[in-house]
Amino acid sequence: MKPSVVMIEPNGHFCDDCAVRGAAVCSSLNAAELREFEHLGRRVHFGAGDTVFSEEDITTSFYNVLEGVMRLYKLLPDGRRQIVGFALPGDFLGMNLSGRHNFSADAIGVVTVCQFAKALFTRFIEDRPQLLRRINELAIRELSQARDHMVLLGRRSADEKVATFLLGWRERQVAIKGLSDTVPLPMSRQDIADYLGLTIETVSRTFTKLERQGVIEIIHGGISLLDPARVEAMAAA
Amino acid sequence: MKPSVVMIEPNGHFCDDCAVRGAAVCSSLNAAELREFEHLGRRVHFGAGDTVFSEEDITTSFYNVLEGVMRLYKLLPDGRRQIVGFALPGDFLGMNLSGRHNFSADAIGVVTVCQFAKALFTRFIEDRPQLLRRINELAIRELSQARDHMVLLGRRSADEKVATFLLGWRERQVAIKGLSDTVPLPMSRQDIADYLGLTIETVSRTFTKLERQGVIEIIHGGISLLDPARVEAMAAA
DNA sequence: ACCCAAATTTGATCTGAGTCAATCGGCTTG
DNA sequence: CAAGCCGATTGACTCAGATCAAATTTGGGT
Repeated sequence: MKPSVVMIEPNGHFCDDCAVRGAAVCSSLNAAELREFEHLGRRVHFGAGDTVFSEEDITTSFYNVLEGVMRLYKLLPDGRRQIVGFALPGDFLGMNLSGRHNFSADAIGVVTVCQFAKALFTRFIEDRPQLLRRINELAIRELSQARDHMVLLGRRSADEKVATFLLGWRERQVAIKGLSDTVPLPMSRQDIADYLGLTIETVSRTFTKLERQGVIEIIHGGISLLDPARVEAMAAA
Repeated sequence: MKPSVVMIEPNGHFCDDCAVRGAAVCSSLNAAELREFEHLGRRVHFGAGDTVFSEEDITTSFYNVLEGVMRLYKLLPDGRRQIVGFALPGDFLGMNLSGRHNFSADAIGVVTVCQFAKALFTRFIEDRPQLLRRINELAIRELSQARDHMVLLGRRSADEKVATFLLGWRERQVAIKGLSDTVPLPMSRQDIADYLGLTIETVSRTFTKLERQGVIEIIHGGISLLDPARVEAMAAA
């Protein structure tokens, strides 16, 4: 694990030009609060493959993803990996009860986060129930996604998993780029496999099978959905 | 699906003798608040197999489990089922963003819940950040459990799944009955299979295998851990 | 453009868990 | 107390996806 190459921007009034201001945790704050809030966080950049935090680390910061994609994962002692989710701009990371992150987070490609010192952030929340309510909403949304993913992991076939993944990923891109049949896949095949509870070979084979069936086209850095309806049919099963 | 056989107790001051008062969502309230709070909820009883709420139902109530065990699950269109968790006394159910429950909940055996009308409860929370904070804690705890379960579903073998389940279930009983090597299993083999992403046959075979190895003993209504250390070794793997 | 390392794809084979099909056992019911 | 039922167990066989092993492609650096 190489050390994180980190760049920290000078602190300042940067919420104004923040891409996720409307979607993120910050959307619950009014102008005055936001002014106070922006002094708590600082933008931090990570390079491809950098680890932002690790499973066993004591939580000292919370993170608001501003840009890029992160993989969130847990490892078994023998090295098996399960990716429990991908974090996109607007996602808020670091909440836990144990005082430790209970999963690890790597940057996939370049990532920018807004990093908050845990203590300061916790104090700031204390008399801002709106912010707490917003955080709670995000947690509940994640919980719902987690349950959906359990169904996928426990009860779906490889074909269904891959089809569901493509549609789900496309859906998440909507917020960022609008609906498109071209689905960019910044993560590796291994990441996809570890997210779906499959091997890299099965993911690869499934992609090629779908391509031969004319349902998708494997393009540089992603997948093009030639027949979205058929992908949906495969996912529903 | 048979109609729920429901008994509603007369409303009144019953928080005093509530078994979960210390553990549940209510633990965040002071005496005065609790007095007010108890008028919001009513105890409701369910019989074995009754459905408390269904996945597609519009959420009109929140539930605090007081007694018994519930299975929480999602169904695929073709009938495949994934149990996403079991609810025990102290668990709080019903939070969601969509306005619908996104999983179904059945009573396993007799269950008592404290049922709250959503609107009243939501209003009550509004100026009680303590309660909101408590609910948020429960959500975060569940999220952590959900991620652990994803690892189990996606990356563990049948043996590991069963061993992990037995230890996890034993652990949850601790809060109720203290640590014991006798693990009561109120749910059916099918429930266990649907929780672990296995078939009933595989669960059954794994139990018998463990019993033949002298690691567990299959007893009426549960399992006795003859060699807990070995079960732990199997679960860690 | 060329080289190397890493990622991906493809092929051949294996196996853990699923499927299909009897029993078995314990509980309820008449 | 026998019959019937339902959940659980057991056995035989199958198969989806894993594993092992090469190619092949891609991409970054010079």
